[in-house]
Amino acid sequence: MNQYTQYIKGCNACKDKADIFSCLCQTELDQIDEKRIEVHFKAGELIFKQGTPNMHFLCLTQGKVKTYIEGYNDKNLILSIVKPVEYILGPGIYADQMHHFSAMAIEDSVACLVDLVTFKSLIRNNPDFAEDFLKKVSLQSIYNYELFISLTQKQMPGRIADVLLYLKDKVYDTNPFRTSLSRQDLADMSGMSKESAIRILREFKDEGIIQVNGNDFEILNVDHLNKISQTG
Amino acid sequence: MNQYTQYIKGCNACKDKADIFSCLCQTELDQIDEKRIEVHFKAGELIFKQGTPNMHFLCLTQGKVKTYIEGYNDKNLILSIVKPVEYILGPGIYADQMHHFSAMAIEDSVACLVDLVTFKSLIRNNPDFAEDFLKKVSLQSIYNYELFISLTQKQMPGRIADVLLYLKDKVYDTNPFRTSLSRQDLADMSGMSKESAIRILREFKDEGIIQVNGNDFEILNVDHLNKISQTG
DNA sequence: CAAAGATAATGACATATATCAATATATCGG
DNA sequence: CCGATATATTGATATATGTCATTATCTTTG
Repeated sequence: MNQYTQYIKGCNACKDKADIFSCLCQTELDQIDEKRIEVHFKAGELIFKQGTPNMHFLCLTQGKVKTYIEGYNDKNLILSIVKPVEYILGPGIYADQMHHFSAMAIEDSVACLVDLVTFKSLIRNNPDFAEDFLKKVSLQSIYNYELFISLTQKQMPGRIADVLLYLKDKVYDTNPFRTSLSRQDLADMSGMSKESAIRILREFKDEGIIQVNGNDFEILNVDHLNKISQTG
Repeated sequence: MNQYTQYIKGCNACKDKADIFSCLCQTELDQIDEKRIEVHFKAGELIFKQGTPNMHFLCLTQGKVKTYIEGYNDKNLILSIVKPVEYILGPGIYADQMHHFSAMAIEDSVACLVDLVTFKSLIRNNPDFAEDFLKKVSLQSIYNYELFISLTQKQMPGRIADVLLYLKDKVYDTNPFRTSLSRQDLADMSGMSKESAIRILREFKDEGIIQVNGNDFEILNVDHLNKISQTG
């Protein structure tokens, strides 16, 4: 689907591709459609920054986006890689109206922005949508708990294994996959220095668990990688 | 307030002490009141366990509870210390109906259990309550992000500082405070071994930042502790 | 009150991981 | 196509943190 058809069909195009709008009726979709602003981001461009006011909810329709917390000493922690069609909204919406993490396009991306007044009124008036939203938030929360365990209780090989399995299963959905994430990004996903990330990748390569060539990855032994993830 | 008045007044007693029920009308409160089961837990008793079905929402009316993820090698990560009147409910409610963390009383505690059908119907029928709940969930989520940064980007002194400040500001609300948490618990809150936690506490004591005597803590130099928290 | 068990504290040591410095490789603008 | 710049890789070294063993202290209970 090219940009033109995307423009023509608006939210209905996304409704077909995503579950997040499935419980909205046509009137409600039209309501969003009317308000939405479509924005194109180039790879590497910041979409929103931690600490700035959060005035819109954002729906990613093309490309890929990393969300990350900016910590101390210029170190980031990547929370998730978002792919279309999925919305990106932080906890600030119902708390302090601020962004608590940053979002950056890692590929050329297209996102739709809708003001929060519209979003919140949908939540208030459509209990099914509210429940669906709560489900999304909950799944995100469950994933965060897994991330907690991975980051705090596993050693580096286990954490890199988790990142590779996440990319295979949740982001690219294919086994040989090419990523636009840098080694620094992989390090920021696993809470270690980029040098350490590189070293572990090399070890996995030497042991025949994965094949790496620049940004092309192939997991040769999924079972072994799962075991490394399990044993920490 | 003793147990007897607690029993007599039911949910209305809690309404006065907690913000979480403030947007429920009397009919709705009565609805909960009718369904609720009051349970007493002794210190050290498990309230619910990670991996078991999540069939109720739980409201803590007396005592203190730790929620924690059970990770690998019998290592736990404490997520929060809950005090009354606050509910304890996990993301499983709107996802897979399972508990994703465990809850244990760290003091003698009293909790009310209400089936999720009742809870969910309140969320569906009262948008104010839904928004309030979303706000609670959001604040929890924001705290989790801070926890991520503390646990993954700070060294041990910074993490122990965060734990001490958390106990002072969020749990006990007093400066000299006595805790029922063991050293192992403090270690599980800061993602380190209990030996390391003990060592850092001793360093803080030697430097005159805190006074420790068994389970009695006093933060003598809050500014310094804040600085340690900041610099990692 | 004494014995037993749990919890806390301390020291010696092993090791996982970060840091720093040097080199290699890829990427991009002219 | 080439120099410039960013990214990736590798090795040597420093350091933060965990593990293990030992002793001390507190708590419980008969």
